[in-house]
Amino acid sequence: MVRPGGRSARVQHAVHTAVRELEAEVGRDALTVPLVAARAGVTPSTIYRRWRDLQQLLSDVAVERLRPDAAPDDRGDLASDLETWAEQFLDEMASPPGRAYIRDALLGDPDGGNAGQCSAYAAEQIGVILARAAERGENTPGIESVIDGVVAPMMYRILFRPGRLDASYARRLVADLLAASGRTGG
Amino acid sequence: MVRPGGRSARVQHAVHTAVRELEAEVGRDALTVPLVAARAGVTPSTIYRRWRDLQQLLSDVAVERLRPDAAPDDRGDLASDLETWAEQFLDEMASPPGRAYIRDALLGDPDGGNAGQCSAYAAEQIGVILARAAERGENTPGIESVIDGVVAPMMYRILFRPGRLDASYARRLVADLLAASGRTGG
DNA sequence: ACTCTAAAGCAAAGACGTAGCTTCTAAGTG
DNA sequence: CACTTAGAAGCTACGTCTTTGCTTTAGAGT
Repeated sequence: MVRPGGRSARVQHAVHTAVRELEAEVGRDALTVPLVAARAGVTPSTIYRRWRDLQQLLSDVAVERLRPDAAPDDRGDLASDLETWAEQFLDEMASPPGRAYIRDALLGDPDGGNAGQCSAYAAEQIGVILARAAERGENTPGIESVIDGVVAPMMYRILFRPGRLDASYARRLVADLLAASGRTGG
Repeated sequence: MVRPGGRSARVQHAVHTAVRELEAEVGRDALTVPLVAARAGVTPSTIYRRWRDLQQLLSDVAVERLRPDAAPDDRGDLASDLETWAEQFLDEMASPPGRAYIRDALLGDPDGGNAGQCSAYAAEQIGVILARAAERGENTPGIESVIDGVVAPMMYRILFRPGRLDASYARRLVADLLAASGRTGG
């Protein structure tokens, strides 16, 4: 049973904090479970029991870092909002640390939902943008269309084709998507 | 210096074979470097030196397994060819073993090119399909469009949203892509 | 306040990863 | 065809990490 507010929560917080601190201090590759445990003031076996191994722990921490910290910018119209968001998203995710977090998130238990959480964060942000546009009376595509047409291609390049990315790619994807949904009335 | 045909090649082959055999026998999670080394008849230090760690080795083996073993089916027209290929691709990649191989391939050295190799395999197959269509005089989209419009969305779902996939998704993506490229003369 | 149980601490044994040095083997050379 | 040479594999010892059984703690429910 998870006991929020109790010792478990304190330990989890201490461990996550230790990971973030040590990641910055000694670098990701030098992280080990015993090192994190020492910094967090817990015994290694506690970490092994709760997270199974270092990968799971890093995956959990990575998901936290990929959580958006604010609602997307509101620039007054759908095209600008989506473009701005996509550019920022690409910029963050394609950076070396961003890519490291994505990889870590994917590495966790495949059915543990960490990767799904990342996708949910993006979908949520897009949902906000689309809802605002709909309130303004704009013709909006569905969330799924935006994921398929903008998020997925960017992620694919980040993961499988590093070095083939720049901000104009994000703009082009958004433009193509809006052109298509404009025609079909998506 | 790599010496093809020499001892190095024999060792590499023995190690890869050992990984595949043991993967089937004891399961992926029970694989360890010493175990693989014993089966391959080499010492663990050989593996550590050549592959650095188990992840790199698994990544190499995974890429081999993701290599297409034949040219894509020729059904006589672009739409059918793409649809058939996309369905097969999704089917293979979304299966539990397929997903495991993709994850392993992504896990290798980020700049080592294993992930890029996977993408190149897909691009090559698509290139064959498009070239055949062009020879027939059909109006074809570019390879990049197919990757962005079909491969990327499928991969995104496989990695980030397991459980939201079926063959109709592949068909829909292909249909949408061809409709769009038909309009623009892709 | 008391009970009960999930979670953390502890400690020891075993497995894994690393590194220096030695040996082997095949490619290049005369 | 023998010889040289350098890259790769073998060997070994050491240190670190991981696992596991048992004990202790602390907080949730009554």
